[in-house]
Amino acid sequence: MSKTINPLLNDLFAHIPDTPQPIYARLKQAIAHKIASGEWQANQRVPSEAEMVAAIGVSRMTVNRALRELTAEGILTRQQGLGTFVAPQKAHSALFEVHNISEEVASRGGTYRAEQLLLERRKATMEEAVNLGIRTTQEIFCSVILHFENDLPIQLEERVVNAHLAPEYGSQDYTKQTPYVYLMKAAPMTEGEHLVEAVVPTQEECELLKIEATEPCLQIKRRTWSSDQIVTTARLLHPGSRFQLFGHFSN
Amino acid sequence: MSKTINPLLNDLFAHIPDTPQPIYARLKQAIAHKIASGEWQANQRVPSEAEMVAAIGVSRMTVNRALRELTAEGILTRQQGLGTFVAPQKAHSALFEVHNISEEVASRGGTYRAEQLLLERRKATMEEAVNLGIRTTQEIFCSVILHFENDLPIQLEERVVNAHLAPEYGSQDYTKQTPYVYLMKAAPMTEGEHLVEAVVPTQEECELLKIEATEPCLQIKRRTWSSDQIVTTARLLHPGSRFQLFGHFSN
DNA sequence: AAGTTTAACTTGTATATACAAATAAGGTTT
DNA sequence: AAACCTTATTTGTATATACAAGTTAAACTT
Repeated sequence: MSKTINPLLNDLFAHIPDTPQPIYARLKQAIAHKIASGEWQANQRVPSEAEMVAAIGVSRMTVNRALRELTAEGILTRQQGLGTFVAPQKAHSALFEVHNISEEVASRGGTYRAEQLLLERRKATMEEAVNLGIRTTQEIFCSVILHFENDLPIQLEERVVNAHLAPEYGSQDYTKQTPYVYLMKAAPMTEGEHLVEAVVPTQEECELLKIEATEPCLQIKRRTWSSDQIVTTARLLHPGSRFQLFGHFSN
Repeated sequence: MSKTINPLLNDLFAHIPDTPQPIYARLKQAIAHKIASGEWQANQRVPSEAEMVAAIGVSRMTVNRALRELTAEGILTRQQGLGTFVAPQKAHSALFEVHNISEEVASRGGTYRAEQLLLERRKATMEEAVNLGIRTTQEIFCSVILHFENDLPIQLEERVVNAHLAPEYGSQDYTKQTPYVYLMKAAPMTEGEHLVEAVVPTQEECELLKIEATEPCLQIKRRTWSSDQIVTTARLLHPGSRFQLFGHFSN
């Protein structure tokens, strides 16, 4: 009188090595393998928790944990009352670590130094106010810093900071500590946006960065939020010959 | 005779709105708030599950779920026998979605088309063999495709493919379907690397991309793995004036 | 025929319990 | 003093149970 098990669950653990590990972890592997091998297609419905319980002989909470974690990882999608489905193929996204430039230089074993070209406090222009999401009556800090690796300019940093959110920004010494470090303390950033472009630098920028007028630059524009308020916008200009962004993705 | 509760847990839910949601979710919010507000510092030990159970009056499994999920999210770290700790500040990393170029154009509402400039099968050169991690005796496919958005060149794609892993690569029509789509079917990529640079295009590339010789390009070099074998290397060249990479990060 | 109710099935959450495994601290023995 | 054992604490896993809530389809009523 045994109920027939769902044929989708045949040989569920066939290709999963029998290493000592929790049941739920093995179940996750087994399901991930079914999907990676194409046996379970995208958007297809997978067996219900109850069916897995019957087929595998574990408790429902264990099955639930495996399915819940796979859902958090984007492998599956679930809908109450309906069932569990193989998630459609994820868009590949690369992770670009956005380092503090001084640490990045140090990690390459280079010597780092910075020159502060400008640091002022004033009312925001219309454009700055729009970018920061504030009024033109509010005050901002404005800084321009040139960063060096082994005495060669590696980054020209123009930054506009909401003075209300980072009131001590103007009294820091940015030849000792990068703005990034101070801002992380003053208003820890919770969100941000990046825009990466290849641009032609102006003549002034070429002179500052000590590059030929023909050399392109990698420009990164950044806006960072701290609890729903824009703290700072930055424009980072890197000589194309001395800088590259590295990214890695998996899954 | 009530045991005194851990003072770290005072006013745990003080700033958490009383919206209808599961207990474990509210607990996660409360803990995340303690950390974000600086009340619980990095690397500091947080109250044990048992202490939270006593202070909040929920079951240990519920506390465990909240702490386990926060650990999976990188907010906490846990060690069996020792306790739970506030994770040190994460490095900020931006997520750059790497789309299929045809979909990207379509999502902007543009019209897409492609021209196939080259498609051949031959033995790998030394450089190609090194990049793909194969021997020079093995065969590769080599393709050059020019992608258009609204009849303007938007990407020049040079690709080298491991012929052993994607044997049908040579018999596809890449004016109908991008290599990305075929490769995803033939050998689903599990990992990859990106290298983003601002470069000066060659004269030939300028002519193909229909840009001035002074215009820089955004170059993306990509290597993608499928189960520990390199499937393909690609060099994607975008006119600087017509392309930008967008990224977002949070936490 | 159309609308309503019911039943069956699904996932979601919460609890109580049990034991395993890692860690640290204290005490005991050698 | 060093090695060993014990104990308490902590997290990790697994189970059984219960009820809530969303979905679908069949059964029923009007």
